[in-house]
Amino acid sequence: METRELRYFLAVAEELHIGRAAQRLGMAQPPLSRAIQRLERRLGVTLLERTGRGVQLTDAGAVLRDEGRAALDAVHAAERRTRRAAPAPVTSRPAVVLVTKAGASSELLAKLLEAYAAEPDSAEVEVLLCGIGEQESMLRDGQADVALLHRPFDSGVGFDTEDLRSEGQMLLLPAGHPLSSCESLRTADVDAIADPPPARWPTAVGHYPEGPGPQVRDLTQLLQLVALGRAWTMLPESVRADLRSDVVGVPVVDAPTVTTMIAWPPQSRSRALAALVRVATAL
Amino acid sequence: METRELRYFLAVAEELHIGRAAQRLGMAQPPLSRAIQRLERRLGVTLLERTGRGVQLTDAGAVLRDEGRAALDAVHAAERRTRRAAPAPVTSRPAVVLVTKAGASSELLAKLLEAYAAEPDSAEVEVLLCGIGEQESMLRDGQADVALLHRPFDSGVGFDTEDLRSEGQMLLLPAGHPLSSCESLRTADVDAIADPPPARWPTAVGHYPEGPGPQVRDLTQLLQLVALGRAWTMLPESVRADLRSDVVGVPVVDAPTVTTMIAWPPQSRSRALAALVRVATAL
DNA sequence: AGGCGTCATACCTCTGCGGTATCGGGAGGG
DNA sequence: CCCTCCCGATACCGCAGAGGTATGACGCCT
Repeated sequence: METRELRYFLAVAEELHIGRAAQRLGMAQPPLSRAIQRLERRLGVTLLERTGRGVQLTDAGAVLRDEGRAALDAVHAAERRTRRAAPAPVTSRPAVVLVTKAGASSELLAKLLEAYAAEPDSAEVEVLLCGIGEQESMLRDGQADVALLHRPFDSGVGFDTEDLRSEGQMLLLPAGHPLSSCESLRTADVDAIADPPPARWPTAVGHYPEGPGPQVRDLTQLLQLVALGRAWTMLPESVRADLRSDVVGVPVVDAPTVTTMIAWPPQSRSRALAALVRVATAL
Repeated sequence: METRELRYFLAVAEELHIGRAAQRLGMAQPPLSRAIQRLERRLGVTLLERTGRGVQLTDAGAVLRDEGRAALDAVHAAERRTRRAAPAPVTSRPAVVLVTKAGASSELLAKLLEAYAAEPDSAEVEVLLCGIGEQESMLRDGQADVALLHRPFDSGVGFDTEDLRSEGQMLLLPAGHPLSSCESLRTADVDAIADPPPARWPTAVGHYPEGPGPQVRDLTQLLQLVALGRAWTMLPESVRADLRSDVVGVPVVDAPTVTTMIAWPPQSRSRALAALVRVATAL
């Protein structure tokens, strides 16, 4: 199975429509139809059910969508990391790319970078800030070499991880909300909030959970919506440092603990990465 | 990057000789030379240093060897698991392939299979027995869906795992060896053994550690060598059930505990696999 | 019944992959 | 010091296969 075939199939599996998938791939529809047929013939497996309106995945097709996505990410990762390993033209090149949610763990991140830079043979670290829930896919497809994740929001499944620190959560409300004057709250109080709805953010697979409340994909959006009185949310206590004056945080004493962890792909062997992890765990 | 290019490069990276790699790939040498050059040009990275005698890997080449191996395994896994997900011609088809070291955890394995078969909607489980240290690669490249691993011999890194049980280790000696009459031993006693040397088995990356002592790759070889007085070894206590009469086991009270765990690729979502894991943890 | 939307088929072109023959350069032996 | 061997690179050729256009087949909705 060639990566081209995999790319084609994944486009079809996502669009569930051969014509649109072809458009997305920048090619005509007939060659794509044939490519999928060839793939099915070679695998000896029917991947699609052709209906009058687009196509549906068979069970085998769903397996190939999931496994194939992981495989294609692995190929992209190999490609990106190989390119990055090329000897650079003298000037500093990032030896490690670290990704984390924009706005999360900013104090921890600053300490980590500072401590690592103080190491005798430290390399350049490029910091990539992404939206909520995007770190794991960036790690998988090689856009990054190491990530800061936050359990239970991110799973860390499929990577090597080390826990760095744990913290409680606090409820973020617009200034002036009835609960904003409390010293602390319990989850029962939070569940009882009627008026602004909770904000929703994407899960690891990229979908938004069902429910009322606005969809957000980064901290800025989130804080602005809270400030506008359109949403509430719960976040780790360390965001306190980044709060705007029109947003109030109240500790929720019995909310699940959030653990910040450092994660990297298991086959990674680079010296720079190992040193970064060692510094992180020693913080 | 196409999987063909990756396959070609990996052959060269392993042989460090383009002619031999071409032979192994069943093709002529010139097209392989060109394919590697094309790959280097497309990546914009030098992968090989051409010397008079064969080739050497550059740093970037070594990265591509490691990352590419993982990526190619992932593609093979996608292919195999998709084939296996095909609707079968009526008769029972294995829905799950389980791999474990031949001879290890045989009692646990029997209980697991029995308990799973008793489940209401259990599927066919094919059991694959492999040599020492081969389970993880079979899981990675899709020859198996789930494995029984033994920490600390196997790492389980890169997979989801659940611990099943822990046990101590015992020293295996030929009947008649001076230590064979002891009730129990300590690791210091084991380290002091002069005469037969310890057997060596492959590590996760497929190489044998340095040292004296015969190399083995399965339990039968191992027990036969012990019986012949050519080697000693330490194994989990559950092998006691499989010992031949000419091999004696003596518990080593302070040896590291061995944990049997069940492991599966993180993106697996099959119902049958989930049920198998649930049964295993409930044992 | 007719039109539309969607995937499959027919047929053509051309890229690019693999094969054979040969060149070039470095290492080792006489 | 030169000759020879070994190994990778280059030149050139033929063909499989990937993609494009035009068109067919089929189900669905009006």
